[in-house]
Amino acid sequence: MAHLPIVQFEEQIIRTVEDNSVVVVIGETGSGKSTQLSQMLHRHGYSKRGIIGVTQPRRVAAVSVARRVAQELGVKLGEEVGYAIRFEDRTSDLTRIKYLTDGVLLRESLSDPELSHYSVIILDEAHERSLNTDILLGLVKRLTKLRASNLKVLITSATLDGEKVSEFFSESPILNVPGKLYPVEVVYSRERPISYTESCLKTALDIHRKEPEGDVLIFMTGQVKVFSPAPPNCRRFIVATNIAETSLTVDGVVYVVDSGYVKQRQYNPSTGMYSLDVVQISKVQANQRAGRAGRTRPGKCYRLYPSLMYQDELLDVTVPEIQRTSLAGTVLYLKSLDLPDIDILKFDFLDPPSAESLEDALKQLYLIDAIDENGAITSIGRTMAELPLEPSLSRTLLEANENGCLSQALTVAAMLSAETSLLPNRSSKNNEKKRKQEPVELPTGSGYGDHIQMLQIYEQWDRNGYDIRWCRDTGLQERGMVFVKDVRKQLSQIMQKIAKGSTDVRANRRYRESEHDYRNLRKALCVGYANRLAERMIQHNGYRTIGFKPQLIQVHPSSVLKADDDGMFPNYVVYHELIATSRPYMRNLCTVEMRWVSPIFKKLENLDVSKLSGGLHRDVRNGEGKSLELTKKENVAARTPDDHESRVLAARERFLARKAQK
DNA sequence: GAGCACTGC
Repeated sequence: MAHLPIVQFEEQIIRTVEDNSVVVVIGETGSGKSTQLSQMLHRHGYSKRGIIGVTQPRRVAAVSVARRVAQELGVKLGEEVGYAIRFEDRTSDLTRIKYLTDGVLLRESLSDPELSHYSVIILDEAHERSLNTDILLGLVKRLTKLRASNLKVLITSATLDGEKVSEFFSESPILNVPGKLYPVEVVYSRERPISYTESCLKTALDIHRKEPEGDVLIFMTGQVKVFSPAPPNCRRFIVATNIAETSLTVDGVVYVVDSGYVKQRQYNPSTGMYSLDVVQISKVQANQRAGRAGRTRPGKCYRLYPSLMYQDELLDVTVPEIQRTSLAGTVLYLKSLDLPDIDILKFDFLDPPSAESLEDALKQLYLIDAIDENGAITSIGRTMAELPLEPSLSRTLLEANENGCLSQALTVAAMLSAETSLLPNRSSKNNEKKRKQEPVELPTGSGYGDHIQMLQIYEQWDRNGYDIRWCRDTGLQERGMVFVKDVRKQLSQIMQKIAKGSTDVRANRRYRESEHDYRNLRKALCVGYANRLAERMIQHNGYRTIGFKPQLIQVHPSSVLKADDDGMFPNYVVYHELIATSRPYMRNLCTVEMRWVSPIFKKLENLDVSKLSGGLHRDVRNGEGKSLELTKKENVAARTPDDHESRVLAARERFLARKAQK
């Protein structure tokens, strides 16, 4: 502890915190900021009138840092020092220092909007700009005014964006704390490489031939096929994605090879489509990567791009997640806080998302009844916000509860919440060769699509007593399935607490209908996914999204949904997401019936985005309502041809086209 | 008939 650089700044830090409600701390890797700031404030009495809360973007970090601080203070974890992450709250009445994920703090603020339990809030790793951190930055800024007398806020960030954060908090002071990294020599390429894989391999081999011992960490954008040069003196080569920038620390790394690129998922609010793009990293990321070479001794970082590119082309800071993701959940959350002085389109973000993105979110929320036509949150929306799910799934749960199929919907929602793909990739020939015995057959959704398949899979696991061996035999991801079980349990508990009427949440509850057509569940999904509906084209198996700007899309080949005997897909489906890879696809879909869809068309006709924002009157007063006016007109134009009769006609045509094919 | 970086409630 004493050897940490931050310790010698204790007095200065405390003095600055005394005099200011917000302090920005620039601390490089190894400065000890995550473990020491909370202890310093604790020593100086800041934990007497409230808890010192420290947020982390990742769960493992929250746990491991809490553990270390408890150890340093010589207390039992969960008493004076504790942590709270999803599924696990290790705090008690004694807790004075609390580490938590920023997601958990956001949840807490739902029931305690002023976060009154806390005397200090430290937002750690703010430079990573996770969605939750960004929302917290806005909320906390508001709190510093509301609770000016009894709340201290510390934001820790990286060198390159400290100024910006300070400006956001009305020029709050910036403290610099040096890190404890060894010097890292940065070597640039003379030119841009033609092939990054080749250039990586060449650089790695060069290091191996010319440099003294030490492991090599190589940052690429994805899986690399073959990369194991037989090492005579045993040097490790670790090929990693950006996971090694933050989540994963590899000891013994002395050399870093940085491709300069990262694969990033982005959301396009005008099409509702996600894409995975290989993009240039930011300077913050480049420095983070380089820093991985200097953890144990002086190291070297080989950047596979020219220094001019670093200076001129790389953005200073990573594009914040809030500008790359669908904001339906975020907007619903903010609406549910009922902040009187807040118009969603004007919420004080460090980097505001585009008006288009916020409007997209409002439209989505309107279609699933979370907000009314004036943009006010509904009682349904309020209940939805309690659930740690994306709004479509929250809405599905509430509807399913009305339909008497909550148990099934809980399972589907939990399955869809699982991080990575749970299902084995059966089609690949490699897998078949590797597997010794034939895998147990999985259910296929009875022709209703992927949601139903997920339900059937989980039910089968349930019938097998949640045996982990069953997952192994079927090729399902074991850890993923356990996660699903945890999520399902959490959702069940929340539903029992908040939902009206009877809620039967037992996973093994058998419905007679489940043997047949899953009608009630699919109906509930249709209501929840009213904003993700697609209609098949008349002559072929392509689909068109129904909404504001129709997109032409295909069923993703991984879908369990198969064409019928006539070679055709169903007329209407709801989808979980749109993803543009080699083509625009919809992934994870469920068949629905036309008569369930009709109310959605009606809602689309009544929609007026300018009213939804709930802030137009104010905008007019301030003379700033331009972007809203534009989108309003464009939406009206896009939806006029979608009346009920023409849909019935189209459905009939599809039927006839199908007959003709026979 | 494709192919998926990484978090989190």
